[in-house]
Amino acid sequence: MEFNEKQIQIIEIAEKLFAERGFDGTTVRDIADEAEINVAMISYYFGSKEKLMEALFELRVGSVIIRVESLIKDESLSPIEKVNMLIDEHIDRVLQKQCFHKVMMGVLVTNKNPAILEAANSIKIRNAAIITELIKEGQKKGQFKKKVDVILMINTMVGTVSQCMMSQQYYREFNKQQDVPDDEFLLTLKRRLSIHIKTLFKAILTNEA
Amino acid sequence: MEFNEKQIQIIEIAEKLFAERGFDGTTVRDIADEAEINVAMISYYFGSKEKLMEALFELRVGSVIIRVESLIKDESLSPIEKVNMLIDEHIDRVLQKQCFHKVMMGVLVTNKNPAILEAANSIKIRNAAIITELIKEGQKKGQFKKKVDVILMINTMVGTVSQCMMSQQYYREFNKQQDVPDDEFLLTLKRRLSIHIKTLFKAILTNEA
DNA sequence: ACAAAAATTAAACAATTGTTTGAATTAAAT
DNA sequence: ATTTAATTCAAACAATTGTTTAATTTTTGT
Repeated sequence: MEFNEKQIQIIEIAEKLFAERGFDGTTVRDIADEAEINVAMISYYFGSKEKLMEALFELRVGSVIIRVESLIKDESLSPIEKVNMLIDEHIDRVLQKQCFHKVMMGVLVTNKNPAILEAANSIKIRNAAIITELIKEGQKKGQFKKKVDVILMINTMVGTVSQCMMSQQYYREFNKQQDVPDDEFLLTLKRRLSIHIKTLFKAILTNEA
Repeated sequence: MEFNEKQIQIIEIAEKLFAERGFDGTTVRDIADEAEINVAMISYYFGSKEKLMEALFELRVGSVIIRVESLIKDESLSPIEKVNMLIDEHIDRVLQKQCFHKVMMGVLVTNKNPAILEAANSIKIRNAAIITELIKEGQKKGQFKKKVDVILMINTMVGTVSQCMMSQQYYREFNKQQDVPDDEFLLTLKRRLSIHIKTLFKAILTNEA
């Protein structure tokens, strides 16, 4: 489905509120007030609150896949370089769309709407498949260890990034960076997170004594 | 506060439902039905749905701290041994009380009730303080690297375990362990998680070329 | 300028929400 | 056995929920 400006505006405000208060904690009137529209417009444009949630996923999920697909096929990159790029890709994706990922976390714990749960899970499965492929490639080339638990690795990447996103205020205070501007702090966080996870992955993947 | 049997039964059923459906997604009638009590009993025993949630945290949070405190002071253990024990401690705690940790995750994303948010955060901060202490000890003894981002480390531990808990069904299918009994699979998961995170921590903490 | 379509609105809808009531039942105390 | 307190219950409560209605305004196409 294609969304017009007004619809996207509503979706993005709903996204923000769903992230802050959860799906059930957000009323259609909350959304209408924040978006400065009439309550009926939500049913008018989306059919229902539930369908509005589905529209949010439709809007956000589409853009994910393409960039990653082409990455794998690139022959000029070594397996570890690809893995590293995938890590940065993931960090960027989550930290650029923090609200959406909070919403997605909420969906993954409270498994209510099967259609949305399916959408959220498909992202996860695709991720797993891609990384698995990548690691096999590295193993064939003798650059990676033979025994690697891919799922645990992915869980570490996803979990670490999620955890950092959720507790970034705390991280900021701990590092005494309250005075630096938001976007600058975000860059610092990304950079450190990137190095951190790459170090972890290297330790798991690479052959050493 | 002290809870009697009936209260604990209600709390634990509420815990399960809050974990599955979220706080706002669970009605007091859902809880009453599942617990086979009258709806009014919830107000009677706890005052309100909100207070029931607070009671859940009161019941669960209390037991956490003591065991860890004594661990740090133990002179017979090396820093890395202590860190490893802390990792196992955390894995056990989360996987033994999965529902509660799902509830806590929900609280941490949708920051509504300040009292509960405070309770959840205090656990995190205490954790951070303890591990920081431990690492400083290891650094003094020359066993750990000088530059270590403790918060990122903790986020990796907490995030990885949370992620594993949330997606354990998927992990089970991926490893074709659907036929093994629940508790046996849980043991396998714990063991692998333990090794996994310890490996990660070792890579971050230990000095190498 | 006019007619058709789309967008917007206030009001109403029935259903569900958390909570309270006041009577009935059970348990404990004297 | 009688009184008192604690527990349980069905029913009612007002407030809030998502959704629909029907009228009105705005936009679009001709």
